[in-house]
This record gives sequence, C-alpha cells and structure tokens, in this order.
Amino acid sequence: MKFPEYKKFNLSNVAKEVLEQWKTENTFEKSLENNKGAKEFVFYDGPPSANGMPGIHHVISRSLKDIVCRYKTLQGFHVERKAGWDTHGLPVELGVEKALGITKDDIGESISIEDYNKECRTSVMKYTDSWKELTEQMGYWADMDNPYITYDNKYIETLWWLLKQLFEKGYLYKGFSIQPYSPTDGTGLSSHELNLPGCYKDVKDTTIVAQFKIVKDAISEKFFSDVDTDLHFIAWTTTPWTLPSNTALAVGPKIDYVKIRTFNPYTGEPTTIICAKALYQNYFRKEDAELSLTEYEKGGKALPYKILDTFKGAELEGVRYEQLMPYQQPLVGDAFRVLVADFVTTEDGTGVVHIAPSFGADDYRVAQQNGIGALTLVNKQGKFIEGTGDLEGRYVKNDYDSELTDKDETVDVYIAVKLKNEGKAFKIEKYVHSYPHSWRTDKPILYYPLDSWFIKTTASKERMMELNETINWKPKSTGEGRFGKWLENLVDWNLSRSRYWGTPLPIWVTEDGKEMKCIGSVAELKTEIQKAIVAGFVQENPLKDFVENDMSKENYNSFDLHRPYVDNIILVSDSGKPMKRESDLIDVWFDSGAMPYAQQHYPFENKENFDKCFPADFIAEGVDQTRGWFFTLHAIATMLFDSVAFKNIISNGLVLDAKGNKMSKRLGNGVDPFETLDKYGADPVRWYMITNAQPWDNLKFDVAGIDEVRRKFFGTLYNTYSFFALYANIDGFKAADEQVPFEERPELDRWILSLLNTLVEEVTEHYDNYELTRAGRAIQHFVTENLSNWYVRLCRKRYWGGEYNTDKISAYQTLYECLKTLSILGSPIAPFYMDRLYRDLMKIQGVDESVHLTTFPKPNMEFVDKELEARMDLAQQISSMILSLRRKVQIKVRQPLQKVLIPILDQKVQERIEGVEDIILSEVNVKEIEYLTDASNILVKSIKPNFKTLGPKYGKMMKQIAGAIAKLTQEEIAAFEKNSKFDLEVETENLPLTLEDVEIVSEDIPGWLVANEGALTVALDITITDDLRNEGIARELVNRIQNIRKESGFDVTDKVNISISTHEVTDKAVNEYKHFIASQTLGNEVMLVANLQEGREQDIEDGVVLKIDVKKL
RNA sequence: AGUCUCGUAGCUCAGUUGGUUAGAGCACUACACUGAUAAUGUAGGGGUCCCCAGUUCAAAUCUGGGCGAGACUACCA
Repeated sequence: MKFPEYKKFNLSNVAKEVLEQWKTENTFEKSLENNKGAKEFVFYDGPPSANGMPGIHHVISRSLKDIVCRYKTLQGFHVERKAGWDTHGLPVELGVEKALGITKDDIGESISIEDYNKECRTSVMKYTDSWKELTEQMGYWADMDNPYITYDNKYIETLWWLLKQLFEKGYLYKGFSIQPYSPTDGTGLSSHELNLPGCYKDVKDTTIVAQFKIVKDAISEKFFSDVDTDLHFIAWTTTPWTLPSNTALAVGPKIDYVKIRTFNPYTGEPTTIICAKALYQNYFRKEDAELSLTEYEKGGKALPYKILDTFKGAELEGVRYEQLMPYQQPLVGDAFRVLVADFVTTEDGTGVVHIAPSFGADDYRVAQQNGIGALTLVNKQGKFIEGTGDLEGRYVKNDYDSELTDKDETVDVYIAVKLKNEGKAFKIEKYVHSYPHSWRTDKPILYYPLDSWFIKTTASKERMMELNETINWKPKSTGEGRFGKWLENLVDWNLSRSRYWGTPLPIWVTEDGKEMKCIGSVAELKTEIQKAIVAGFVQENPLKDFVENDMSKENYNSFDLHRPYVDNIILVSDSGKPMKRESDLIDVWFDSGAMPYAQQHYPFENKENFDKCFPADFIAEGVDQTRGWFFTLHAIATMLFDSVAFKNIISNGLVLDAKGNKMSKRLGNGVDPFETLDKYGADPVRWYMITNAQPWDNLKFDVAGIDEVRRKFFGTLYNTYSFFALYANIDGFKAADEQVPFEERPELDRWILSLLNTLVEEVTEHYDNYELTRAGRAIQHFVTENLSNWYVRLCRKRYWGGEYNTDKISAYQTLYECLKTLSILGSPIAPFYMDRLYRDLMKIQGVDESVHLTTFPKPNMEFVDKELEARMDLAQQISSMILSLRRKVQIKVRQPLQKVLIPILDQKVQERIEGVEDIILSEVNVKEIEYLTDASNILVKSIKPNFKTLGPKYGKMMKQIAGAIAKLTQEEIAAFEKNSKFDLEVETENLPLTLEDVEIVSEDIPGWLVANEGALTVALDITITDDLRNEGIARELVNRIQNIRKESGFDVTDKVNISISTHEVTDKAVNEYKHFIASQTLGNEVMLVANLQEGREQDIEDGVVLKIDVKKL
C-alpha cells in the first residue's frame, strides 16, 4: 500500500470523482446517522423559488450554509438540513401568464381559476432539476428528497393554524391602506405592475399653491407680533382634487422658514405668508425686494415683498389653520394642524406639504402617527361623493369619464379658479410630471384607501426589538442598523393580496361583516362545512374523504386548500347566517416566515420534540432578505412563541461582476454557475468566494481570482502532498512507526507543529464566531507561507537519501500530521479536495472513510511554543536580509560565504538567533555567524523616540523632542544606554527620559555591507577565498549533474557514474569535493577525464565550459 | 426620500485601544533558484488611505459635513 501519486491536478475531476464516492457511500446520510442522538444544531434553509434558474449568487449563500453545517457536524452536532421550495406568489403567476400568453383579465374568462392554478402548480417546479444539479455540483449538502413545499396542504394547514392563533390574540384585523388603484379597472395594482415599462408617463397637470389661513391662538400668537394682515401657509399640490380632503400640513423640523409680507397676486389683498427660506425665490423676483409695500397696484407684474422673520420648522408644530375647502369634517382625529415630518424637502414646492391622508401613503402614515383623521371625498370610481356640493359627481380625472375629453375643464382647473376667486390661491400653473398609469387601460391610477387584512406587528414592536438584541448578526450592523431601524419604524404587516395562486386567508365573514370565523385546521373546516350542510348552505362536503389525525399523504391529497375550492365553501355563522370567505390570499412572505413550523407540520405533527428544531441556531441568506424572510421569521416567532426564530445569522452581500456592476440578464454579464463549477471545480470557487471578501461585503466576482486560488492555495497544498507522497513511498513510510516524542523532534518540526496547533485554535475560534473568511485566510496563510515556503523548503534534504532514522521519521510524521490536520480544517470550505486528501493520507492506516465523518481536531496547547515561533521569525527575517545583500552584490546563493555579523544590543536576541543559527546558515549558505556586542565599539547606533510613551507625558512638545532626539550624538546615545536615563534639553527645559522612551538600534558597521530592518541589522562578509570558491564550484557541478540526471529521465534513486572533463579552474575543486559531489548526486564514482568525448557541455562560470557525462549504473 | 454597506497600490483585499517608513497577494520589471519543477525565492517601481472641516502633540483610524458606488424599503418576490 502506497500513498497515491497523481500525474495531473484537476480539481474539477476530483470534485466529480468525490461526488460519485459520496453517492455510492451515502456519505451525507452517514454523517447525519453518525451524530443521531447527539446535540442538535438547528439550521433553517430559506426556500428559493424554483420557477427561475439558479445563479452564481446562490452559490455564495449556499456555501456559507454548507460550511457552517459541515463544521458543526465535525464538531459532533446532528445537523438536519431540510431543503424547501417557495412556490406561491406573483412571479409564478406572471410566469404562467407569459407562458400562456394571457393576462389577469382572462382568469375566470378564457381560463378557469382551477386551470390557472394547475398551471402555476406545475410551472413553479420547472427548474427543480437544475437546482438539484447545482446543489450537488457545488457540494451543498441538503435533504432535497424530502423538501418542504409551500403549496402543500399540510404546509398550508400549519399556516392556517398560525393565522388562527394571531386571530385569537387579536393580532389579525381588517383595516385599510393606501394602495395604487385603477378606477377604470376597478382593481388595486401591485407596485410590480406599476414598474412595468410605460406605466409612468409625463402628464401636464394644473397645480396650485394654496393659502392656508393660520388661526391665531396661544400656539401661533408669537408669529403674529409683527403682522398687520392675515397670516397664511402656502402649500403646493399637483393634485388639486385632493385639496377638499386636506386634513393637515407638514413641515420639515430642520428646514428654515421665512415669514413674508406681500400681496395676493390675484386679488391684490395684502397678506403675509410662510414658506421655506430655500424656496421663496421661486415665487418672488429678486429685483422686487426693494419695492415699497405701499405702492403696489393690483395685477401689477412686480410683487413687492418683505421678509419679516426666519425660524425652524420645528417651531411651527401644532399651529392650527382654517380648513381650505370645508365640504366635510373628518369624523375622528384632531385635524387642520401643522405636523413635522422628515420626508419634507426643499426640492420643489414651498417646503410646506399638503396632507390628504386618503390619497397618499406618506400622508396616511404621518397623519396616523399624529392622530389626524382622513377625509375620503372621492369614491372608487374616481368621483366626488355625495355631500361635496358643487363637486359632487364629478370625476377627478377627465380620463375616467368617457364623455369628457382633454379639452373639457378638469376638476383641478375648476378648483383652481374657485380658490383664486376666494383669494386662497397664491399661484396656479401647469406642470409636467411623471405619473403612473394602469398598464391595462392606460388611464391614470389613484392612490386610494383599500380594505386589507393586517397583522398587528406594531403591538409586538418592543418585544421584537428586545429579542433582536439577543441575535448574533453577521455583520452586526445589519442587525443593529438595517434591521433594528426597520423594527423601530415598524408598521402593521399588510397581509392581503388580491391574487389567485397563494395561501388563501382562512377567514369567513357574514355579509354584514358582524360575524367572523377564522379556521385553524382542515378538521375544523370539515366540521364547519358539516354545520353548513345542515343549515342548507352547502350540498356536499369537499372534505368528506379527509380523516382527522391521519397524517398520510393520501389523506392530505384528497382535497385542495387553494382557490377556487375554498371560495366555493360557504359556512354558517353562530347565528345561522351564511358566511363567505374573504377573497384575499396572504402575502407569500408569511409562507416563508412560517417555515420553522410548517416544515414540521406543527402542531399537527412533531409537537413533542418541537424544541429540538426551534429556534434555529443558524440561518444565512442575502442581505436583501432583511425585511423579507429575516423579518417574517422574527415577527411570527415573537408574536406567537415569544422567541427568536434564529440565534445566529449571516447575511451575505451581492455578487457583482468583475467590474463591480450588478449582474443582470439585460447586461449579459451574469456568470453561469454550472459552467464555472464545471470548469474550475467547486472547491476553488467556494474557497475564492469565502476568502476574497467578507461575505457581507459585495463580491466582485472575477474568474481570474478563482484561478489564482487554484494555483496559489490548492496548487501549493497539492505540491506539498505530492512531495510528501513521493518520498514517503520511496522510504516506505506507512504512518505506522511509533511517534517520535515531541521533545525529541528537531527545531523545525516543533516549530511547524506549534504553528499548526495555533492554527487549529484560531480556525476553531473563527468558525465558532461565523468568521468564515478569517478561517479560510488563516488556513491559506499557513499552507503557502509556513508549511510550503519555509518548512518544506528547509526540510527537503531530510527526506531524500540517507537512512531511515529518527530525524527522517520525525520529518514524515510532522508533515503527515500537518497535511492530515489541514484536510480536516479545510474540509468545510473545500469539501471535495479535502476529502480526497484526507483519504489519500488515511488509507495507508487502513482507514477508508470520508473526512466529513471524522471529528474536528482540538489544539494541543502543549505543542505551542511562542518563544520558538519568535526564534523562527528571526531566522526568516535574517535570512531574507542576507539574501537581499547577496543580490545587491550579485553573489549567488550557491557560492558559500564565510561569515555574517550581527550586532547584538539585547542578550535575549542573541540567544534566540543562536537557537536557529543552523537554519539561517544553511538557508543563506554562509559558514558562521559572529555576534558583535557593544564592547566591540564599532557599532554605529541610531535612536528614535517612542511616541507611545512620550506622547501622553509631554504632549505639545513632541515635535521638539523628536527633533532633539534625532540630534543626539553617538557619545550621548552611549551615555544614555549606560545610565539607562537621559536628561534631554528642549528649549531650556530638562526632560528626564528613560530607555522606555526611545528605541536604540545598531544601524551600521563601518566598512561592511549592511542591511537593516526594524531593530535588526546584519552585515555580510563578501570575501571569497580560494577555498570558498572551490566549494562554490563543487556546488555548481552538483547542480549541473542534477540537471543532467533529470534531463536524462533517471529515477530519483538511480545510482550513476560521473565523468568530468579537466579544466585548470575546476580541477582542484573536483578533487577536493569528489566525495561531496558523489554524495549529493548518488554518484558511485566521480572521475576527472582529460579530453572527455562523451557527455554534455556545461557553463560553470564565464569562460569555463566543461563536459560532464552521467551514466546510469 | 429613508435605512444600511462599501471607498486604502493598476486589480482583489489586510490594517489591533489614534503613535510617525500604511501592508499582503495578483499583475508588471529585474535577478536568482532548480530532485516540490505546469512549482519557488528575492528585489524594484507603484499611494492625495474619496474630498473638506474639526478634535488631538499626533488621524487611514475618532467626530461632523459632502462626494461616489451599491443594496433594501416606498405593500416586488
């Protein structure tokens, strides 16, 4: 049995092979089976909609989910991962309509609701195969065979149960909200429909700046002090027909307002008005400011004005005004007041906003918050209602009246003229703006209050905020900021949707609306229908085949809870009246937010062990779900279970293209996940996504980055393994020898094991904290920098040739341990390759099992030696400095040099360097290190201030101190060091300094080639003696012979005979180092041959060309 | 409009409680190495740390205000 060696390295193929292995071995199922009965780690998978193809952005959130779940499995948790499908909603309906070439109008006409919903049901699962394929290919382990499906009758039954709980707690109520409504279609529109192309059109409307007369009372008195006329607010509207329904005015609290004495331009009456300071110039000309107020002529173009006062909007709060058009009074609330609202701007208008709560969503909200009622003087046909006098019966838009044309006077114009005559209009003009139209009839829409069912989320607002604080959000800001703010400004959840394909609202109401029943289960519905049959309202019970408490599939497939079937059911009220179902469907977000319960068919099933799967320990989705899934999960859990729905959450950012643009079909810059995964393999894609940026930052997806990860990380790891396998197989290392005790292992081994255990500790911490990026980066850094670039490079010689002794065994055991540990640490992120690596390492021990079934390593802190790590840092630093010196003077590393000088100011540093002396010397090919202490008296030192200690002490004098310190002479520095203190003179002041306050570094050794970095300085002796030169030549020869061996295709273990042609420059070296050359090249014999005929010509140095012949024995 | 995130080298990203030479990888250039070799090392060039103001002896870092990019919400899943 040997360690497998590979000729090619193709991660895509590895992924495919490992995937097959998982399938045949049922690895996922086993990983669940193994941990059955252990502690649960509860994970919820958000349901994607399967009526669209998956994109590359789905790979990132699924990677996050998978990584955490695999990690927790390795930690011994039992992690159920039930997949789910979101199957209801408008996109499904639109998809079907597009496919069938129909519109909503056709429903009930050319296609029955029954057939329409049938189409939805089949179309929604259209791409499930693609989703399954992606899931497999990317290595996302989820139970796709038993998913929860939101259209399932069992699923809906749980939803009904939840709704009934809300209903009984009084959290479900019927109210109204302002929605886009088309009077010509008689239907509300979704904002999606408003965003259809061509819906927003430029229209020319009559606009009015109206004057609202301020009532003089205790609140407003202060504004009247310097006023000799009536005082008005002026407010602008593009929809004058809403003015009769005005009930409030809004100002911005931080906006500056001015009070201006002037005249009404139409009536010539003297007046005083209030508007925003930033906007008054839209109504007055600059040049008119000088005009006298007494010389104004009615109708004159020049309007005199005088600014009397300036104040903030906040001061205007509560000021009362007279109703502008008193047709009717609001029934509730304290109307005709000024309120402050943040949405007020000074972009256009007057900075005072006319509020008609019935006809604007913002208006409605702000009015409600301030306890101001509404006037709805227009009906659903778009006509003024009874009791509106001269306006009664008129359409608010001529478009709604088939008998009117554009040429006829509009209500807006009528109102404008009327106000003008009453002296209540300050300015009237035509204005072109963008306004939404119905995509069916092309007529303008209205914003209109419509009946809706609401969940009273505001009742639980405080509790939701409290519970939110217990959730561990990644990143924190999404939880505190985006989500926290959202909760602060919570409004009631509008649950109603007037559509066809979705979960029906289970509420039946009598015609007078006085009696109501909310149905909470199929069994309850069956019973109620029975009553209705007795009462004679229904002939047959559609649930007749349903058997209560029978949870079988057949039983639950014997009926359908969707429309139109539920619509046909008429129930009987307690007083014996017929009840019809409210025709609304519910928001599909309720479907997904209810998944913790509905996926279990709770409480009809799984009631006993519910606490084992609620709440979730972990969820992850895109940050776009903050107000979607994250909120609905949280709201339902808080309101019904007084609990969070999830304890830890990662919300990931978007996936953008390489240039930072959003991926879209339109731009064609989307990345095909299947192609990418197939080309590179899932591992590099996942590794790249996780380590390139924090998941919550947007990811600029660049395939070049995947390639880099493949080369840099996986390539290096693979090379390290290959290197290991090559020599382990030659030496017959079987990981079966007795472990070399840690203390007996060489310095380098103990060093890498120290780092390895530190790594295990770190990675564990990062995974535990859901810091997956940091975990991945730490692993990567260890592999490329420490393991490959230092440990393996320095240890190479230990593996080849020589006897199979303790040192060699230690080297193998150490590298083996590192690779094995890495394969486990990295397996959550790169599940395929790490599994291959782990198995390749373990098979030799007779273990043939997936890495995903093993347990996560625990760090052995006894192996961690910070002092050793510091030593090795020094070795790396010093080596790199010497190499850079060599480069400067162009002396190859192959040319040995005699000595390195290192000035030592701190005994501790010398001890450290001595510990790693051998490593440095062999790495840089130098014979010895000489330590120069102060006593040598030849060191040149430099001194730098330590700002961290000096700053707090001397503050303002820092600049002068830095200057003075820089000027200290060598003698002064020496004195400072000797006494450990120094009195620094700065501008006649004496400042006592200690060694703490400065950093003294040996910077130069006169006459030597010197490099320094931080506190370290090294000097290199670059004299090349004849002995050194000969040794250098010998090494050159070894190098050439090795090259020839390789070029000739000899095996690593082949013995050879070597002949070298004579040359005066090299003969001495060959003779002297014959034994060395032979030992390095597995040479049996090294011969000098004059006039060598065979062999290859080799340049040894300038002008020296030798012939070398290498023959296999 | 509001809320949130991001802005550091040509590109992708680090940057600890503020401390004086702002780092890494990729790319580029040069040199080296060569029994890990479709690898590797060393060095070099490359920065207005988005802008402005403030706090401070000292700001990439803290505060305020802008600018730019993006997302979400305004009943769209």
